[in-house]
Amino acid sequence: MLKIDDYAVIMKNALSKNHSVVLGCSCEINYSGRAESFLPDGDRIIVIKEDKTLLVHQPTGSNPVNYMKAGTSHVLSIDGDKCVLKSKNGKEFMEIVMRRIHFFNYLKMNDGKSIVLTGTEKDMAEMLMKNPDMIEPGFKPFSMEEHTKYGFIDVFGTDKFNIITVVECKRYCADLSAVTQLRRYVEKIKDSKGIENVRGVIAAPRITPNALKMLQDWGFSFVEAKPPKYLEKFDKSQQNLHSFTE
Amino acid sequence: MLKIDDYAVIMKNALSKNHSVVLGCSCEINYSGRAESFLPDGDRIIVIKEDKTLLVHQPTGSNPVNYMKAGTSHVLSIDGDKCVLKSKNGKEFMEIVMRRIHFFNYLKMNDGKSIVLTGTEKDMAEMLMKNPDMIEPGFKPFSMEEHTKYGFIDVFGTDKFNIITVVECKRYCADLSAVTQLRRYVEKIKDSKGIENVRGVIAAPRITPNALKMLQDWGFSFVEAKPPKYLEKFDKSQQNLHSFTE
DNA sequence: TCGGATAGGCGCCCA
DNA sequence: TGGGCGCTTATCCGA
Repeated sequence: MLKIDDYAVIMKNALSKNHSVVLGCSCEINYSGRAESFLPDGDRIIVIKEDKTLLVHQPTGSNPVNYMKAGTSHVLSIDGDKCVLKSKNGKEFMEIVMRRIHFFNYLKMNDGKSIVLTGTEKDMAEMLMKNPDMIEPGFKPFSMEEHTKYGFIDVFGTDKFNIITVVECKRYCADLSAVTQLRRYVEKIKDSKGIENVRGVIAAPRITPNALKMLQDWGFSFVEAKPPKYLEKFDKSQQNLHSFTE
Repeated sequence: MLKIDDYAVIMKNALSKNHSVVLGCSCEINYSGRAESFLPDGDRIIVIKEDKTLLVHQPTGSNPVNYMKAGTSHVLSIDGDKCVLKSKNGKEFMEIVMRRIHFFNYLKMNDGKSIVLTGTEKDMAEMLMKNPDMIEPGFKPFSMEEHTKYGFIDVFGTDKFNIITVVECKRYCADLSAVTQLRRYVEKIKDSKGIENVRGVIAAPRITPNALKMLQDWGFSFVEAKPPKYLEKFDKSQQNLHSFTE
C-alpha cells in the first residue's frame, strides 16, 4: 500500500512527462473563475490529460462535477497528510485537496485518430439539398456557394411559385428557439433583398406544439424529415452485435 | 502482467458489483443511436460509473469522444485475443473492441455530496430582484421566474412610468438568440395581457454588436450587469493558493 | 480573435 | 414523460 507521499512523487513525475493521469481519491474542491464552487469531501475519479485538461467525476452522471480546460498549469504539493493539486488557467483557479488516494495510474497515450460521425444536422441539410422534393414538390435549392454567402441558413431556395424559401433543419425536435431563429433568417433575407414575400420552413422529425403554433402564427410551415444515417453496415449487424439478453 | 482474459474476469466482477471502473486501453469503437460513429484504434481512457454511465476519453479535450448515458447495460466478452464491451440503452448501441488493456482499476465510490455553485444566471436574476436600481432607477420587480403564466421570464416588473418591463439575464455575452428570446417574451406578454406598451431589457456583462443593433431596432435596451460571486472567502485566498510561479 | 450555431449536447425544473 | 432552457457549456467553422 503506497502512502500519499509516494503517490505525490509518481504523480509529479507523470505530470512533468506529459502523461495522462487517472486516479481515484477522496477530495474536496474549490473552484473560482467564470463562476465559483465548493464541493465537500467525497470519492471522485480525476483525469488529467496530456493537454492538461482536468476532469473530476462523481460516481454518477455524464458531466464532470468540476473541470479545467486544456492548457491549465497543475502543481502538486503535500500539505501535512493531504495531497493538494493547485490548477490555474488565466483567471480560473482550482484547488483539489486529496485526503486519500485509492488508486493511481498514468499512461502515455498513442492516439492520432479522430471520430467519424454521421447523422448530424449538416448531413441532414445536405440530404435535403440533394433531394429537394423532400421539402416539397417543385422546391429548387440554390447552390451551396450562395448558401454560405447569406450566412448560416441551412437550406435556401425557391418554391414552385418561385418564392424565396428559407429552410431551417433540426435533427431532433424543433422547439420555440428554432422558430425564432427561422424568423430571424427570413427577416434578414427580406431586409437584404428588399423582398416582402419570403417563406419559412422548418424541417425536422417533429416539432413541439407551442413551436408549431408560433410557426403557423408567422405563416411558416413544417416539413417532417429525419437526419440520414450513412453507416448502414453497422446498422445491419446490430442484431448480431447485441444478441445478448438483457 | 495480467493477460486480457484476466482483466475481463475482474472487470466483469467489478461491473456486476456496481463498482466504478476505470481503464486505459487501445480500442476501436462503433456507435449507433441518435447518430452513428466509428473511431479507429487508439489509446483511450474508459470510465464506467456506478449508474452505468460510460465515458471514453481521448488524450485531449474536455468532452468524451464516445459515451453512453446512465442506465446503459454493459456486457463484456472475449473474442479471440480481443476484449469486447457491448453496451445498450434503448435504441442506442455501442461496441468497444479492446486490443490491449494498459491498466485497470475499480472502486466503490462513497460520495453523497453535491456541488455548491454561485455566479449563475439565477444568482444574477436574484441580485437584480433585490437591487432593482441596477436595472434602472424606479424599476419595481413583480416576481422572479414567471414559469407558469408567461413562460420562463427571468425578471419581470414595471419601470418608473409604470410600463411593464421584461428583463432577460445572460451571465456572459448576450447574442442574437438572447434578443429573439426577449422579443418572444415581450410579444407573449403583449398578447396575453392585451397591452401594446411592453418594454424589453437585456441584462448582461456585454452584448455582441449585431445583437445590440437588433435590440435597438426593436426598441429594447441593454443594461450592463455581471453575475454575483458569493464565495468571497476563497477569492481572498487566491494569491495564497496560487502563489506558485508558472 | 470574435461571432454565430450545433451538440449523439447534459441536467434541472416544472406542468 | 415532454417542454423549455441554462451551462464554468465545449466545439466547430467562417469572417
